[in-house]
Amino acid sequence: MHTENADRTDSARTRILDSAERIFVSKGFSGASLRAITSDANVNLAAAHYYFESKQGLFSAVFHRRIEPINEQRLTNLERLLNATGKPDLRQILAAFLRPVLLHSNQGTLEFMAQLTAEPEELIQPLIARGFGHLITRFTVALKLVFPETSELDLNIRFSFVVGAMLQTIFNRSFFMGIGDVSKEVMYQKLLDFCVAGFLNNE
Amino acid sequence: MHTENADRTDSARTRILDSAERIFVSKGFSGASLRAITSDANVNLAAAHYYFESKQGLFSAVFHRRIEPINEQRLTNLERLLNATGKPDLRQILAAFLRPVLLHSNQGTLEFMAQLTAEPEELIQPLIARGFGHLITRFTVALKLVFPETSELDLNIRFSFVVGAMLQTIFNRSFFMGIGDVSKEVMYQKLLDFCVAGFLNNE
DNA sequence: TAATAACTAAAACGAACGTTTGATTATATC
DNA sequence: GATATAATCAAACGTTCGTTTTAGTTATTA
Repeated sequence: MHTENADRTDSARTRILDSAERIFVSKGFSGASLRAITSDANVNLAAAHYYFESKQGLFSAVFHRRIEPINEQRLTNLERLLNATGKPDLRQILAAFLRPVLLHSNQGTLEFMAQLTAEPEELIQPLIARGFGHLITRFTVALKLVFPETSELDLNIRFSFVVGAMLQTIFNRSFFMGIGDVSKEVMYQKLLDFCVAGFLNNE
Repeated sequence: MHTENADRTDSARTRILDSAERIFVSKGFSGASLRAITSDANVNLAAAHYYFESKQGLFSAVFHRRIEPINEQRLTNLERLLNATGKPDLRQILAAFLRPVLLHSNQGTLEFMAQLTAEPEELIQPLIARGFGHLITRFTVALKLVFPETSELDLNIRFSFVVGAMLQTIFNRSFFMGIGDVSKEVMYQKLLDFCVAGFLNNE
């Protein structure tokens, strides 16, 4: 059974998820083969289908394992913020959004999030809608409290810049060779400074 | 020969490039098949190898056709700027970088640039190094003129935020459904405002 | 007109892909 | 210990992939 005797099963299942995550990140969905994944995980090729039914199902499982805890953390941060203070602070809101990713996520999660944005629309669209829709709505509402006179469209646009700068920080690929030996904390602070200042620009 | 009788050849070559660009964008390098590309371009499968030798060669050709004109434009903008004024303005520098992409590029170019960042490292690294290395160096030097007291590392980090926000603007995928019917000019202005303010943050 | 280059067409190559099947081993329950 | 179920395995399915080959057609040049 699946709930009992969890040791061997879960370790095989988990190994598949771990390998899939790493190979999806480095090769993309199309470029990652189930043979490479299962071979890396030291399980039989058929095990991938046994546990996840299909390659898409495996990708979806990798997605939810990583994204859901982060977004729950983000929402928890935001709730605490809104309950504690009357009018929330912009920096605190952006920190609630950025902190779980930049400071409390392991490297695999970060790279997977960045890779996500590059997958074909038909693959990620349903995942994004399910995994991020509620989150974006809640943060937009919170931002509206800080900028009551600013249109929601405007807030969404600026928020998308924040997301872009965050993803670039996560990605940190070939463009900028110079960056690399900077600590997570420093990058987080610089990103937060940049986004807060950018968000406030012409208020 | 290749230089003469250019009509039929160039149109076939160009049609392959056009189809390849669109399919690379929507499916990624691995997900795009030469059969889908050549079929879409109404040429024989072998024509792709005849003109570009390999799938990688085709991808490289698509890359250079789109990226080089943009980066030449960026450098021209920057040169004009540095020759005209003594101490350049931050907004002007960032505009020199962002304007060719946001305002003077067609949709295909934008989507291809965004897709680029998501391809496997081994595929794009040599292309990026050849196509962007010089550009980044020149802009970093220019930024150093504006912020002589700021470390190059710091400037590179903030510049990477700019690139991230720009790419997110180009991408504009599933995250933010609300954005979409905003004109290029408006998005460009908002992005520039955001980046200038973010860049200045704690100076 | 003959020769050469540019290009197209169709077929096939071996390799790799996602997926399925059927048998086998391990584990738990009675 | 027998039985049922979960887990794993090797092997094969049909399909698609990038690439090559071979033959044929069209256009240019001499």
